[in-house]
Amino acid sequence: MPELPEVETIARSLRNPPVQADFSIIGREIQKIHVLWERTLANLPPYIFIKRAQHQTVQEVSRRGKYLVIKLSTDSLLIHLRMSGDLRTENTLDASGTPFPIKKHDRLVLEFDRNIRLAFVNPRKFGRVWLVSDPEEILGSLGPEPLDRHLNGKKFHSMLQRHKRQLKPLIMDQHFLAGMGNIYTDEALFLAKLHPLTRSHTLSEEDGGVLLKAIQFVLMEGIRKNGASIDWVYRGGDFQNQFNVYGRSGEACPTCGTHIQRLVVGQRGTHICPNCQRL
DNA sequence: ATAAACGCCTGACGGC
DNA sequence: TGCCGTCAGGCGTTTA
Repeated sequence: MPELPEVETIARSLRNPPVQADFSIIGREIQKIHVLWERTLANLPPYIFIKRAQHQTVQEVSRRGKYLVIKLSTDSLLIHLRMSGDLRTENTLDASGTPFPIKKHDRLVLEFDRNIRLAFVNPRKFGRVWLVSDPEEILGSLGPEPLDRHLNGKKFHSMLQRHKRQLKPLIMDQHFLAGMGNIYTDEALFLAKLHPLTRSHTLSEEDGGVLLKAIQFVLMEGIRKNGASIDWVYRGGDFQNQFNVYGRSGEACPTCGTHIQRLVVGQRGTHICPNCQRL
């Protein structure tokens, strides 16, 4: 489920959980770790991961690109949800002291003090978790944050000028720009009236600025709506109701009424209005 | 340098 | 009901 707005929503909910449940993991100590799918751990064998993470305390939770960053006492936990990942916070034990059962798609479970548990849910097993002393060894090669105030139209245009690539795969390249995925890219290109196969270096400075604004707009709207909820991986977001083109092939373009078209770009399903977005 | 093909996984859905 | 193909919010590696 995760693009930037969904990961941001998760990061915020971890920082600010519903008060009545007292599910905050901030300041909590990791006491026990269950590794249900070994390959979830991207950089360490389970016994090292467990030994190193155990007894560390959560300092803060943030996001970089599509990574969730959980700063611990000495190390950092980096979580990437990939296609189907999610997190679930719950109590470890019920009122009678019986552990709540681990669920079918739980791949990694961290148990904290005060009866709090964080489960990494990941049906398709693509998601990964890193435990590193320096997050930059993983995050260092990411492109800029699209919502960074310092990123402006002029800079974005010069970034585009440095490549001669198809616009959509370039925007989704995390080394170019961090956080864009399939949905928000289709939506941003629609708002900018740009065809996904446009060569990046052919954009005018004006179009570069328009594209950045469109990217920032869809991301901010996505965050405002708590992300998008589609498929069986539900997150409680609302942005799926704002889609202009994604998943709407055959329907009328909201701008001009032309039938929305589905094509494949960079091996990904892509949705455009063939009238508004010309090559 | 750029892009396509493929692998990694499970599940939902539609057609027959 | 079951079987089959297709599709899915991602990304790394290999090949052309």
